[in-house]
Amino acid sequence: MTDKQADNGTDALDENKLIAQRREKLADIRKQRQAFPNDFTPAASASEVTAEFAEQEGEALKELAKTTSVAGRIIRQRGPFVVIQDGSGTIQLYMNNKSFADELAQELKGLDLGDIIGAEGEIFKTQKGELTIRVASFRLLTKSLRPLPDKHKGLTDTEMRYRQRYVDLIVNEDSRRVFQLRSRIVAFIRRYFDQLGYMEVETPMMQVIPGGATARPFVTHHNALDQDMYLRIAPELYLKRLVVGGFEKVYELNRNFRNEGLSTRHNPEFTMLEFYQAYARYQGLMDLTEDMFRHLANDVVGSSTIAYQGESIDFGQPFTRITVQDSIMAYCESAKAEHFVNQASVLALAESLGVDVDSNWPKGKIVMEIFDQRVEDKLYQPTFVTEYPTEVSPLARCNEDNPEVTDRFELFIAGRELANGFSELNDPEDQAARFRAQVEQKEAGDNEAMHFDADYITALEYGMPPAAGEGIGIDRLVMLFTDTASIKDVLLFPHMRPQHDGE
RNA sequence: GGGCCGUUAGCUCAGUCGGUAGAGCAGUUGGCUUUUAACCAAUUGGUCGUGCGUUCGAGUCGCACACGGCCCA
Repeated sequence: MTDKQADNGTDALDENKLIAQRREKLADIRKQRQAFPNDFTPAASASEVTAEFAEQEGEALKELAKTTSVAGRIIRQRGPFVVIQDGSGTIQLYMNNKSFADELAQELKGLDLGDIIGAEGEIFKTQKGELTIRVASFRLLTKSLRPLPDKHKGLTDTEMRYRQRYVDLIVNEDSRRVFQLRSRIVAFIRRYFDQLGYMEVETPMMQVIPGGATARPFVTHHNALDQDMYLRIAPELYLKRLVVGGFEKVYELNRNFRNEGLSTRHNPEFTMLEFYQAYARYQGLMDLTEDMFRHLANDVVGSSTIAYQGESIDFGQPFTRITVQDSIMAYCESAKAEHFVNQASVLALAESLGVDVDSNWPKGKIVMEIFDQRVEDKLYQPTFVTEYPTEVSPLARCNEDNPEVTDRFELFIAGRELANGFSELNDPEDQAARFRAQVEQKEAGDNEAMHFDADYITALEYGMPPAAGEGIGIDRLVMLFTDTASIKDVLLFPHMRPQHDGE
């Protein structure tokens, strides 16, 4: 909060004339009565009134002479017609000051766009056939001190839409639609996993050893313990401790934090679903994921085909399944199987493709760099990519036929990674060795490499049943189903740099 | 981190060659009162993102900075 904003109310000279005028109106109201009454309860919502009476003929409504009451924010005014908006939609009111007693007529005159009122009256249809409430009486419930944005164009400034989301939500229906859809998507996912017998759990967001992913964490400090703690980068290691503990199907749908740059696809805090199932393998999770996306599309969009940024994405067809190596060969003509035999041959391939890599990197890391730069953004239709190099998958189980790769997959849609899952590594000695390799990388300067989590190894030593687990990025998933281009469009309050006051 | 674009009234936007800052909406006053971006008349409103510079003179030109958007890493 800037000093300028904090001073509001004490230094009216600082404000513009429009706000000052409204403040004066509020001051007058305060002299007469409780300015912020909370004892008005509407009998119906806008959508309830519409649903019940919109189909009725004007004559029939006249005979019914049905009276109701509603409450909402004034968003438009055309002569005696006032449109209010509540949580369900809008409804038109007819408020003719010539039909009011002097007191109400004065009150009506003082109303501004943005004010929240409660009104009561008879339901009728205008000559143009619009369902309307002929207001017999009304009360100002909340005075709005700040003018709303342009009534035609709304609030279009992207920065202001993100910074003052409340204004965006008042005036932009599209924005409301996105967040309503987001809520439905999250509810669907919880329902989907609940029905499959999964248990929703909550594991620590503040961790002493941040694990479960390769990313830089945020650091915070616990005063009483005088100890640094980290905001979690993933819940993975705690969820698998629960599988050790005997909860065989668990999921967590909540926030993670990664200390990296901001972009149209990255926000420092983001929402992820992670789920783990004992006695499952990664192939089963691919089937589950495919089924969930298909049902999600049908439930949320009403079709197995959705439109995203001008392209069509089809969840009705079986998803393509391809290995990392095959996908590189499919999208890079010059790539042949013999390029994948050792580090030197892969390095040569990367250089021939113009992919920028470090010649000291291990084979698997180079392979993934080629994939990231030459394949990922071309995977538009839903595609599972499998057989990820072991070096870049320190928590995944090795493939039994080829230990260089793991039993892991990622799902790509619209050129973006949406999900990441694998058969879990439940061999405590292998896991300890993988952690040690990560620690070496960390000591060599890779600040995204993992810590050694001794307690997690202890848990595995008690025995984790064979299991498979997966993470799905919920923000990206919501972007897909709401056809939005930036992660900020699906976050109610995306992170923004503070504004300076220029003082 | 780099490149490009943007920042002018509460909102949405114009602003020519460097020469007194404009419109629509909103607001205010009055009229009208079954309208549909309601209408009619009158009218208020500006630290041109911030700072420095060039110039007789800067919204406009230059430099730096801030914030945002898009693209790239």
